[in-house]
Amino acid sequence: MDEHEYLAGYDPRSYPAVAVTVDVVALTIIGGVLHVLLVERGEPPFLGRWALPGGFIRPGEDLDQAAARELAEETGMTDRVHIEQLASYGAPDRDPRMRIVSVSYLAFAPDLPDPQAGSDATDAAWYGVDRLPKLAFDHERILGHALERARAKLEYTPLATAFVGPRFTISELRRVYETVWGVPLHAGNFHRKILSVPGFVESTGETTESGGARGGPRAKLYRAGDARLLHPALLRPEREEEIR
Amino acid sequence: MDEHEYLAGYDPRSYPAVAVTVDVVALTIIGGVLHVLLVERGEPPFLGRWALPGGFIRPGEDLDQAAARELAEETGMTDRVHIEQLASYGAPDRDPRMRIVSVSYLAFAPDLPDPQAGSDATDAAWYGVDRLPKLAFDHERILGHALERARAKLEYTPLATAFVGPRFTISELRRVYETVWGVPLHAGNFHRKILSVPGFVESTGETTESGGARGGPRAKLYRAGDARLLHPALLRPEREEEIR
DNA sequence: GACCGTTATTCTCATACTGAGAGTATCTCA
DNA sequence: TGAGATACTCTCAGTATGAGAATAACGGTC
Repeated sequence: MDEHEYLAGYDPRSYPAVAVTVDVVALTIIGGVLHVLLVERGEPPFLGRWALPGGFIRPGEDLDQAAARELAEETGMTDRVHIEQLASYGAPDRDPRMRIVSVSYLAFAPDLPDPQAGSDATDAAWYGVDRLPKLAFDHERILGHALERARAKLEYTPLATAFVGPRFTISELRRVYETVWGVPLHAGNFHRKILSVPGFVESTGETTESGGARGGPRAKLYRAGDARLLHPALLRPEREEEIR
Repeated sequence: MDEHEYLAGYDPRSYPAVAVTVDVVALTIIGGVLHVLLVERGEPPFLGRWALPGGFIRPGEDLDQAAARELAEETGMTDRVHIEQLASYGAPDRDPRMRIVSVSYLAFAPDLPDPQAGSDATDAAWYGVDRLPKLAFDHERILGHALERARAKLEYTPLATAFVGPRFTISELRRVYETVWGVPLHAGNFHRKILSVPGFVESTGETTESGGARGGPRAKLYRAGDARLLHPALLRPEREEEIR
């Protein structure tokens, strides 16, 4: 049977079913540390192991809808959350039960004082990305890709504002960058840069009620501007090792 | 039935099957125009309509493998081709036959003098991206996303070298940028920039055999360097409209 | 209430990068 | 041989960035 005959006789419905899931990498900043939402699996495989929240897509549901639904089921939040598609994973053996293709999503949420309201019998919790448990499936790889994407998007989009409240100070914004990138930034230069990028933030004319906990003057409050892309971009400090 | 019961009783195998396909957006430059590989559909739906090459993933095959296979089936090329995953599309009604989730891939090939060697009974051809026929399914949307991704990747990766041969001149590289971005570039500044980005190109010490067709001195020949990221990046001219 | 340590915000200065325009040399073609 | 085209190099002004520092407003402590 040559290639042509093979193709002509190929009927996907005659093969073992393929299931499609969405997995959501939801990120937030808690106490100055980047956290990711994980759920404890309540059934095999990987029973008891932590995993990214996700599940099968339902009939009539688009991928984006499925991702938003999964996120809402675990966090109860639908508002103020930015969500976008990341990548798809389809290694034949990534799930021992059957062939599963997973579409991953990346979500950013503002600081959440309350953890979450899981809808499932399983537990859900925010984990600091530096103190992760061993994850189920290939979720460590997915998370790694998600973190790199998040770090990159901070450079050229106003995404950082998704991690803070509706009104914020330049310093709060700077701490978002420092937390996600994991590097300290020059406060003065950061301040100059943020205010010079058109549309990134706009002044509310207000200031904080009081100075910082350890002193310092009251800071001006800003809200997110209307820019969708930052120009010029806010580049991370040199990453010589990643260039080659 | 509340949400919990719904989930507990949910078994994806009891739902109509979902099929997963890969669709490849293969780009090349022919005669100074960006072209995309299309195939003419030989069966319904959209019989006779042009579409992106693609097909169902096979058992035991990873997504990347499936994309590479589909591309090879239509072009016969596997070498010198850069291919990467783009995005996934899963609107419930995007294929009238059944629920199909499609993972799109982006491929870049050097200038191909010969069109392609289709393996299928259907026709395949390179189409200039400005003279496209009406496409099947949601392939116009996928192609649009692919073009935007390709334009963006030229900025911060050495991808442009994938469109030219193993040895090339700075001007050839510039024409790649001009073709994909659709804007003329300042030859002098481009030259300075290319040579100043570490690892983008390296000199072969050779020059072209003769000057350009319409005159001009022989140009020095370069090969791709070892950089994976361009730093500083080569930014497109202002795109004011895209910023907000 | 004076003083100290912190933090917000603004400045300075040297260096780097970019866009525009132009100059020089080399080639092809008529 | 001359005209036009192209490769490659330079100059200059405007803009952006990293580093360091100055100024000033606060909270907390003694």
